[in-house]
Amino acid sequence: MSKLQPVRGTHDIYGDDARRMRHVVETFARVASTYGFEELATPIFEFTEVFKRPLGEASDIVSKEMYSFRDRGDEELTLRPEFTAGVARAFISGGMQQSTPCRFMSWGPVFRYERPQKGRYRQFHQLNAECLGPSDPATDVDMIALGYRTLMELGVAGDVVLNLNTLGDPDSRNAYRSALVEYFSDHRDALSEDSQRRLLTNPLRILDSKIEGDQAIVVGAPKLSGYLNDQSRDFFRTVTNGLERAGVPFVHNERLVRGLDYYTHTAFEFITEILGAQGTVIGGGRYDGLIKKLGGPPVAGVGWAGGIERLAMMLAETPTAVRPVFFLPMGDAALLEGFKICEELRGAGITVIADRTGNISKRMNRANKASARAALILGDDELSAGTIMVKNLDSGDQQQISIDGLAKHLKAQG
RNA sequence: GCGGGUGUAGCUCAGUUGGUUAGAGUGCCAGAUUGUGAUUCUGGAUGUCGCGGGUUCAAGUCCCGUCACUCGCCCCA
Repeated sequence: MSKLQPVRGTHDIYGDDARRMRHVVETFARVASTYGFEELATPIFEFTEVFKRPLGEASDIVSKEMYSFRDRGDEELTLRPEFTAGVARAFISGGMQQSTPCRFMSWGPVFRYERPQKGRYRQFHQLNAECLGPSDPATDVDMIALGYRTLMELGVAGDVVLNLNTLGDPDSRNAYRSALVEYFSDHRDALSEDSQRRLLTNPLRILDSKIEGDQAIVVGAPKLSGYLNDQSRDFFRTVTNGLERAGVPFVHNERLVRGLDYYTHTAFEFITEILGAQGTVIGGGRYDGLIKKLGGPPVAGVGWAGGIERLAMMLAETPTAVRPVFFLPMGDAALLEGFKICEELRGAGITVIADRTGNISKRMNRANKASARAALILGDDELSAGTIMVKNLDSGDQQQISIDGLAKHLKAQG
């Protein structure tokens, strides 16, 4: 490392990027509030066990992708690779089963040790929504609608397709899994090396293989929908009917699966074509087995996470920063009086930047570069008259305004 | 972890079959203009050519290694 540079896969976020990401978070927080969600901020690290237990010791995620470390107290800790486990842990820690349903919204950094790509970083940021308690399919509809509305408010819904599937209840899921393993085992020699390995580790993922030879075999594979029991079928029908009634368009994608077995019923991803290989901008589903697996009560849950960087990249426009007013004092008396004037303006909600150095030409130049909407020039003449020169930087017009009425004047101008 | 592409000024990039002091645009700084911005004019500064090694009389240019970025694979919570 010959230069000071950020750790691989991490970024300093500022300027346009920061504004775009902030817009994504603020939009989500506003939309989720209208569904009754409240913020839950969990720590960005937990005991490693919190993430390890639901995922399984041997999974790639645990062995390869977690940022784990031992602290000075000899505790095994891990930077969160996702929100759900931490939220579930908080639910258990706080004894919240007394107050279900719990609707939680969260956002912030998450960490995965992966090779960076477009839209995939080692430290990145997610939006997260979880609803804990309800096991009825109507909740799934609400959660998906929340995702869709967030995308609409961001103006990106038109570039995203909701892929929806059901994994069924545990019985249906296990029956399908067995059938799938049986089918693929019969075609084992024709499968790619990767998929032969998946047959042992995660057979459902073979459905998703990008290799042509695999796809030819997948076409003839048993369909999950053929293995759903009546209860699972009804559950899914209620979800799809509800989405249609709510006006949320979707496609039924039978190849959309989840590897881990605490997932049940609904699985969904909002996918875009415009971000390259990392096309999922929101992904989630129902995880009725998770909280119990973590050591808590048997409480159902459904949730999703959205990639803030990916959503920010999709925005058509960068939100503009607030246009400040520039305050330019000329001379010591004006500089001193300016402290009072600026504070009063800020108290009135006006963004004020005081530029006190250099000649006025230079300061006007800086005001212009900062996209200031007005320049306030205060010199000895104005001080003695109790006024201030207000120059509108869009029109170029300027006029003397009484200092007493300054805040009102600036607010009227917008 | 695996494979492809790319690293030259703050930014975007040029740089000939290896050749002497590495350029342009833009941005930045100063002046024309010490109470008035965007245009204009004049002047100015800025590079370990990603880093390390090798070949050569000579390397930004060729070779090897390494780091970073980027696109994809794997995996995906």
